[in-house]
Amino acid sequence: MGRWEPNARERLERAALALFVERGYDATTVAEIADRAGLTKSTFFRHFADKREVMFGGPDALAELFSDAIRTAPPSTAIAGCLAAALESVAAAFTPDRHDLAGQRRTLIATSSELRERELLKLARLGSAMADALRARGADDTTARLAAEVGVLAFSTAFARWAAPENRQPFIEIAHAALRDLQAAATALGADAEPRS
Amino acid sequence: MGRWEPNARERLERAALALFVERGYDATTVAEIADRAGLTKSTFFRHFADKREVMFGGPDALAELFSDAIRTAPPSTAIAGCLAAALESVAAAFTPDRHDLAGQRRTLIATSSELRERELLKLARLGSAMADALRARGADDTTARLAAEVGVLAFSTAFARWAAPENRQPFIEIAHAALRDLQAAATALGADAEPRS
DNA sequence: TAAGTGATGACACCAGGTCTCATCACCGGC
DNA sequence: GCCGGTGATGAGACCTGGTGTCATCACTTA
Repeated sequence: MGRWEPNARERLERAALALFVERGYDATTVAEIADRAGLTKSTFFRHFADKREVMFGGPDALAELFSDAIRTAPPSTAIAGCLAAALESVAAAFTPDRHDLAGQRRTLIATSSELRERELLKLARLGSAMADALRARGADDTTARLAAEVGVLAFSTAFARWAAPENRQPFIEIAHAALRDLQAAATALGADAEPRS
Repeated sequence: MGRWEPNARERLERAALALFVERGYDATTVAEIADRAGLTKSTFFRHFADKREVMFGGPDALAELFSDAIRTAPPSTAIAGCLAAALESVAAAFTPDRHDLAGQRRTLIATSSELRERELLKLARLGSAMADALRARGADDTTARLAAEVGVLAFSTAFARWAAPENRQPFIEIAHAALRDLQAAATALGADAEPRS
């Protein structure tokens, strides 16, 4: 892995994930990651804004996929249908061959509050993008925000279940089930009477 | 403000807020904050785990208030009623005299993605605490998570509206209205038919 | 062969954050 | 009134994340 080999970014991502799994996120130095990739600290920060970002290279595109799916859904589609369409649009990214990788990534994020923070920021951006897309379809503010939150919740729980080691079900099915459950829960919560006590 | 004056923590919080407002979060150094408070960098980090945390001293107690309120609600109370009780339990913290301070804090957080990340982490912990409390009351997992998310959403939008400069309404009213709107939106979302297209 | 371009390395630098040790005020016992 | 203990602080070394600058190298095109 010499200095001028291609795929510097990928090499850095792989080296980072490996080292994080070996020694933990905090105990791993950016210089060490760069070393293992045959590069230097300077180059690392040319490819990633900060140390956390090396774990979130892909999912940045998710927000676009989500909002595009919502925007291009047929006008007659109800809001829940938009959410389903959004989930379907990203399902292609979760193929069985990426399953193990996703699992490692998930357990790592769970161990570091620094990584957890970054994940929450990404999910919040995802939610904002969805809410914007829903408002663009004419949904009122409150509905758009709630629906976006439900969409994010459906996505993250579906992803967690899909990435679990023992899981063999395809992402799309898990996601639909999660969304369906949430919709039912929303009905129950909405129908909930005001406290009478 | 000599070395042995009391209230070091408060002095640091005040100095930090003032400097952040003057120069912005990024342009302010921890050493400068400590200087203005008549203390040193060492002491700052003895009171706050990191630079962000100086902005989140109070709200850490919110999670406890929320889950306590949910746990101690009468058993007959419906889930929406639990959320309302939780919001009521923290309303005492948002008195008119803290209004301006909260506004400054809010605009600051909006300007720094570092602070936004931390806020999201706090809100996520709040949501987890609420979900735990709801599960302890017998709610199933999906319902608990959704309801907690709705509770967090109600709280954060209510807080944003309450902290707006032109607002004069008490927090509790705004919070109830936000929760009511969200409940209505949940009904609509739940009733949403499956996509037929 | 020579100039230009883009990615990289080397290095200096700053700020956040940790750690250790000395110092000072205060408190209680004698 | 002196003395030792305790707790908060100051001082400063140190590491790492992150930024900026400049030189270097490979590859391309004329």
